[in-house]
Amino acid sequence: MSERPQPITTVDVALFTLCQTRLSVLLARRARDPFAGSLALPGGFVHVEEDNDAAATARRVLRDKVGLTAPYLEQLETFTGKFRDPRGWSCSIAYYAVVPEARVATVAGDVVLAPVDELPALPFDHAAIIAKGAKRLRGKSSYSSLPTYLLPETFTLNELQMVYEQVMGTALEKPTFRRKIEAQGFIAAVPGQMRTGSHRPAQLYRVVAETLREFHQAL
Amino acid sequence: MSERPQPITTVDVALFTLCQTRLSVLLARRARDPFAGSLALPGGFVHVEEDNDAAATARRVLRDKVGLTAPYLEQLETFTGKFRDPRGWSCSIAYYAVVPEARVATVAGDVVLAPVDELPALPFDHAAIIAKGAKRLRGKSSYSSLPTYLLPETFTLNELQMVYEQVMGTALEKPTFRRKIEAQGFIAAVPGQMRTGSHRPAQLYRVVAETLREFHQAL
DNA sequence: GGAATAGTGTCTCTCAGACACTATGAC
DNA sequence: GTCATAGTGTCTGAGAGACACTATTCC
Repeated sequence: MSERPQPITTVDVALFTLCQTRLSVLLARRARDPFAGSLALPGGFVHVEEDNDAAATARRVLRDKVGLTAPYLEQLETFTGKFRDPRGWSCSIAYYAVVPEARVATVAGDVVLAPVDELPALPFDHAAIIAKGAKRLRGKSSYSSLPTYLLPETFTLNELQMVYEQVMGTALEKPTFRRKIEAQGFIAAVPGQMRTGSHRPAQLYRVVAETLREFHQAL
Repeated sequence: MSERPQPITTVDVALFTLCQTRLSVLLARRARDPFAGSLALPGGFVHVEEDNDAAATARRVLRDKVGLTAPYLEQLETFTGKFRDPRGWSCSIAYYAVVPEARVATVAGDVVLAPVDELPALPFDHAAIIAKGAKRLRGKSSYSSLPTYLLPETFTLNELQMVYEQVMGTALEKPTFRRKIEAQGFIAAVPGQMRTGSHRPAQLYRVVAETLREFHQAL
């Protein structure tokens, strides 16, 4: 093997959730230099003994630094460059995660949820990573069941529609939305279940597809 | 900076072209161990002094090992793991390129074009990289102008349709195809130009969009 | 009954799919 | 004229968008 100097390799995770119906990303305060004390995406070095691959590193980072496991985790893109890190030529394998709000509420530690279109100044190219993650999430939402990962176990059709609208940033017609969701067939009514309210209760649904479902046609 | 052992970082490039109307990928014979003498995707280490980012590494690999520049080059995914490389925990930032057949014909050196669904045995996880690249190319083709990068400067509408059909693997209706392509507006007729044949000559077209055009609706 | 949210019926207009047609060249 | 490929006109059926309607609960 060559003795060529190697880049620094890290894994960063952009964790998305809906915080009061706004698409938000989790930021954690950095414990170490560079940029110790700043808010940034949670991340860390690969532990070559412990982690079988970079996805394992991402899961470990989420577990150790934020204390949660994400129901959806996908590699986003790898951000590289000579100047993106003051320590030298670096390579950040970025992942993005999608979790329901309730699960983030249990998180301890020095973290904040920042709306993706109202971010504070961030170190490295973390703003670009978040922008790319939000773009991927928005794009993929229009033709997949990805937004269901933002919802709890059971939900109403109106809640589902609201999540799609929030993520995609467009209003949807209720009858059209229901027709298309029904045609996809990835959710099923929880029989007899209703939710209380001061008005007519809504049928509850849950996701039946075991994995992300991609649609043939956009919503 | 921590003294933690770092992964090996390389860049691999899957270069796609149409070889006699079949979607094919370029393989080069490896000069060095591991797997010296085997056919594999062209790749190499990041040169931290020379390359500003991983895309620059990919362009340098194509230039130095295959002798061409690709009109379309995009990061595909990063393949990582403890066991994918006999040298240890490694990280391959994979790119894919799309080039017209004519440009590959000029390539010197020990390279072959292998149809993507008839690959020889390949070292590392290069078969997985190619499969992922072909999947991305096929998926993206259905809603973008990506297949035009497989064509020369000017082409007929029938050639364009054939390329879409080859890449996507489905037959398309001629009037529907022409209507949709026209609606996208990313190609324009080259005025007066025709191509010879023993029958009615066809209008020649060229791409007018400066970059990849994504469609709102699939073809 | 009234208010508020849940859920459905239906009309229209667009457009993809399908097929048949016309156009233009070589011979 | 024939043959072969280039390119167009048009019908139909499916479905998205739009809007209005009915349904069910609490008060």
